[in-house]
Amino acid sequence: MVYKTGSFEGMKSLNQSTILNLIRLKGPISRAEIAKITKLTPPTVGGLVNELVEKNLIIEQEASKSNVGGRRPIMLSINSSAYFVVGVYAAAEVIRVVIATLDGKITFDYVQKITTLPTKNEFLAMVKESIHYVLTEHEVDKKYILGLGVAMHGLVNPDKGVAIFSPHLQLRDVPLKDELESEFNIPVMVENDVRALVIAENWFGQGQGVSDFLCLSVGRGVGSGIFINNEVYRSSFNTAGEIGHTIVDVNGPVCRCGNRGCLEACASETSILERTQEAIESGRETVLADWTNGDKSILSTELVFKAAKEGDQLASTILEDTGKSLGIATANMINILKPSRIILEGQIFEGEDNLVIDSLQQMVNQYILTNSSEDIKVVCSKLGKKGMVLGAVALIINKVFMPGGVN
Amino acid sequence: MVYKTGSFEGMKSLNQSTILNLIRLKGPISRAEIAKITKLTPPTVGGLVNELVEKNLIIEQEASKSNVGGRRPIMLSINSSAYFVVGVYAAAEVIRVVIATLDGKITFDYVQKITTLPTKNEFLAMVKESIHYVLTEHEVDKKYILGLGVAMHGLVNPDKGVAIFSPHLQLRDVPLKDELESEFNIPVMVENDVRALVIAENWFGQGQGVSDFLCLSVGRGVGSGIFINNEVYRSSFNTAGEIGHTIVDVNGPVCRCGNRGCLEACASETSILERTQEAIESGRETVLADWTNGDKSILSTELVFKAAKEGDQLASTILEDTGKSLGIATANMINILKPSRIILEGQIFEGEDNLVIDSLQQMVNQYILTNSSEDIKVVCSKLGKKGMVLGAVALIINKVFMPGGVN
DNA sequence: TAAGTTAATTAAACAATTTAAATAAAGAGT
DNA sequence: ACTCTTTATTTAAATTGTTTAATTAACTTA
Repeated sequence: MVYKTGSFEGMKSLNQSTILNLIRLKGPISRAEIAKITKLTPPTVGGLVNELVEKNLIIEQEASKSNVGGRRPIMLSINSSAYFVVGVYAAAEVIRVVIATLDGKITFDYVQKITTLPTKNEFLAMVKESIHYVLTEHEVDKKYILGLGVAMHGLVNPDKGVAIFSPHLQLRDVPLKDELESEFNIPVMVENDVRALVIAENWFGQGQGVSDFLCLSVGRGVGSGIFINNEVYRSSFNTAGEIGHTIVDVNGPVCRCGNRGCLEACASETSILERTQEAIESGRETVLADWTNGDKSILSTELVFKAAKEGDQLASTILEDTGKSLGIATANMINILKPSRIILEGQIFEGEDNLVIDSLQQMVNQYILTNSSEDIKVVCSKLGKKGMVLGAVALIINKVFMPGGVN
Repeated sequence: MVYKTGSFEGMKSLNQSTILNLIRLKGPISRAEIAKITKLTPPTVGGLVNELVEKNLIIEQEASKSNVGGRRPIMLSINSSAYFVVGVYAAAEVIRVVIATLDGKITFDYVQKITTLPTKNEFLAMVKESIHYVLTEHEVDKKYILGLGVAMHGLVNPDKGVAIFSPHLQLRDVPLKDELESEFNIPVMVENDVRALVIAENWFGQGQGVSDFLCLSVGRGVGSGIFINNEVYRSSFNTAGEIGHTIVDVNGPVCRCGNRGCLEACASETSILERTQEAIESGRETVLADWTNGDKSILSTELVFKAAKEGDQLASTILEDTGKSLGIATANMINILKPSRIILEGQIFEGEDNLVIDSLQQMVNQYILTNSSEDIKVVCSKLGKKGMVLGAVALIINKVFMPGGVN
């Protein structure tokens, strides 16, 4: 156990990061205003701000005009484009590398496809190669790169920076942090993809200014990320958020984990496709039978959505059932954690008049126990496909804005 | 939003509380050892320790004998009995007031029964009267009382110290903190009973040294308390932990909240009694029919347990079903939060070879998704009936040991 | 009894804050 | 244009609580 102690350095770091965050959230803002809000004294604020200006992290703007009287304040803002961050998303089929500024704007974007299952070393080589490519193309002096964030699916140990187990790539114990730090000499942080997404939502998405929210991520599987008390919750095992294996129907279908009625078995993209295929094969009437015409490789969730849009009864039922399952699990999670927002992420939540979202929302409304003062909103992520890689970026930015992040 | 800043006072408070906690956890311990562990310098430790000695919060013990050589260290320990804390538990049927020392030892214990539903003012008067009685009987100078903690069932706002809604007493907006502070001139903290229990488990019970654990509390209803990242989680609505209304069986019995299959409808004491009574009335064979002989007021959970012990099939089934429901809900909560411990509290978890616990444990084993390194234990609370009132006590003690708690 | 060790305290230096005062730069009134 | 008032920022000195370095205390061992 580490015992947290206070020192002059710590006190200064804390104050400086508080000021930096205040400028980010309320900027442009003057030194005097910062002093008023933080209750730090003007000389303290002045000194710390001047250091930040010297580091080029903030810029002094033209004095704002015409106050009631008195000297005009010098307005301060974050100098977003002075530094850069590298974000890497290692998914099942692609490696995506981006360069972004401190406000999360992506200035360079590169996607590399993974075609065959790589060995650990092949995978590391691919990642390094992609990053090298991006760094060469973008031409930034390394001293302006504040860090390199990696978002990776599967089980990750962020303290050690190791991808413990990645089911889709079938890799174990990939020491990403060590490998990439020695290769690029830039600070590296590694995190699970859904948890990285949570940080991205908090910085750039639907989780801005929200102290407690959940991300429900549906793809091949179903996962969730937990943001409470203004930070990501991991648990001591780094495995928190396994909503995919909570039970929504004790007598439901068998899941790949062996149990019956897991959410993932009722509501993943995989489950949607399996249930659809099964129905087609059992001869149920549906336009999807004609569309796929016996070739199940054509079947996709998009197609199921399209069928439902055109009034296909089977497709509608499958999507509604999916939404119901997700809704029950989400309601359970809401009742336990009482966050103020749920953010839905994944292809199946895209598009207008979405049957899955509608029945999910309906179940949540029905099953959560609230009193009048509780306002819990279900919304869709707006980060789209860039969510995870923005999470990798946010990982570093988050660190920069924490106490000690700019020393 | 409050912006957290560092100051000299804050730095000192932090170091002093770190030292105080270290003495509590590792004491008897010397100044030199504290300096080594905390990485604070000997003069810093010396100064802060001497202040604590002056305040009588810690005591210097006889120097421990014979080291390898060199001056013998002066051992420091918490002076538990120098100060006192008042704990109040306001339940459905009783008000319990205790006085305890800093190590959680109860030195005076008083229980007042609530016989009729009181009005808000009557309730406040009863509480005040009970506390007055205890303070008079115990004869402690008020300056040695560090605070007064109140654990109350229902919805509580701990920031304002108001009991927003107490279903069993049918009271709303009881301003306990304001009323008791002006009556006794002692700092008052108010908290929900289950969350107070969580703090008690962390200080004196099965949650000692555990950073993430859950308390599952079963009585008339079913509730849970969440301890994560080394603190109680409340959510911004102060209503986190409503496991009682998570769904364990979509087609289950109707709950008082209106939905079907809530845990509380399947597994509270009330539910056990209702299901038993129903079975008796429908003429099922059971010794309970003879024992109660038509008088359902005699029926109790103890009786159901006794029947099961004697081999009664109905009683066994009811208890096992109860355990199964609790197990499914607990497994769901575990999968979401991945705590390292679950603490069971309530009368139905007492006694050896407990059928409820056995089937709960079995369900948890079956349904939680773990990898080899995850060790999640289900244990029973050992605090017994004193759990909640110890929580009220722990509320204050917890504050005393936090930075700024001893200024 | 001297030498070596470890613990605790004292003295001086230092870092970063606060208070108090000074300076800078505007607008308003005359 | 000049002074007065007001507000923002900076400078100077005081203060707090830390750290480093040196000192004193108290014990064990040879």
